[in-house]
Amino acid sequence: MVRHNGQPAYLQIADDLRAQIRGGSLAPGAPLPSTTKLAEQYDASLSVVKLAVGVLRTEGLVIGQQGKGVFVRDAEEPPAAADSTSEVAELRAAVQDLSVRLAKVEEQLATSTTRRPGRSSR
Amino acid sequence: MVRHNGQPAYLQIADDLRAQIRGGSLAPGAPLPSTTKLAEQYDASLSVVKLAVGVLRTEGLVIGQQGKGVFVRDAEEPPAAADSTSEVAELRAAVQDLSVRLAKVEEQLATSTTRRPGRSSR
DNA sequence: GTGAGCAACATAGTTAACCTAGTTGGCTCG
DNA sequence: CGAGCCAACTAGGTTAACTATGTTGCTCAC
Repeated sequence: MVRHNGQPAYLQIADDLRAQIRGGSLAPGAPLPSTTKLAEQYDASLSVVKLAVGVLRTEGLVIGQQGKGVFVRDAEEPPAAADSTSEVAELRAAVQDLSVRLAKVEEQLATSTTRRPGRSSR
Repeated sequence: MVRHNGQPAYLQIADDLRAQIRGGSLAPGAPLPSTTKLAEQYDASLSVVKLAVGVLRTEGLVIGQQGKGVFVRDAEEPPAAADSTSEVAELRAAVQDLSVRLAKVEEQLATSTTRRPGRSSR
């Protein structure tokens, strides 16, 4: 990996992939090249590619599915707010809502561990 | 590293450290134990500790300073609203937490939801 | 006493290897 | 023809080793 700036390789790769996602070159739902391919493509070791993908994964930009691939996440919507006070209120409401929804999902996920979640009849 | 849940070790450590930061056990500006210490403390290899710290680093919760240590980031970034800085910081923390949890759930969900009607090429 | 040099320790980055686990498609055998 | 096994490919996790680089404190010579 050629370092055209001072950044480490895995951040450069993460940056490039992020740019491709933002730029639409990698559409939501589309799979990234496999780690092997990316390693060849960027002329880097597998480790740095895995590190780069890990960064994007913790950022929530992509979702890795074991055995299948890494896919660009569908609903990645950065909310654009401007005002301060209203921003706080809005964020608080959003957080509250997300908390409730998340808790619900987590509960369902926890309770469905025993059965096969092939299709949650609904 | 004892896995008390299905999570990988480096995420458990990251989680624990995150909780300590949130809980005030690790105050802003305070240094984390060195990676060696953490490795002993959690009975894990250096690699997983570095991975865990890396996660917190990409999350922006801590700032690593080469040669010195890893420090809990000061919550003095948001100069947007002077009246509700603490609120903003709190919200930001909550959002960060939610993001991580959501990503986790989504990954699990995506793994068991490969029920996309449309893969006829098989 | 002061400064240079050095040793110890710290994070950071990189690589390589090995293992686990899930998915998929082809192939074989009944 | 169908069921089931299997091989190949996928991501993910873990470990270990090495290098680079920065900080700090100590020692020692002057």
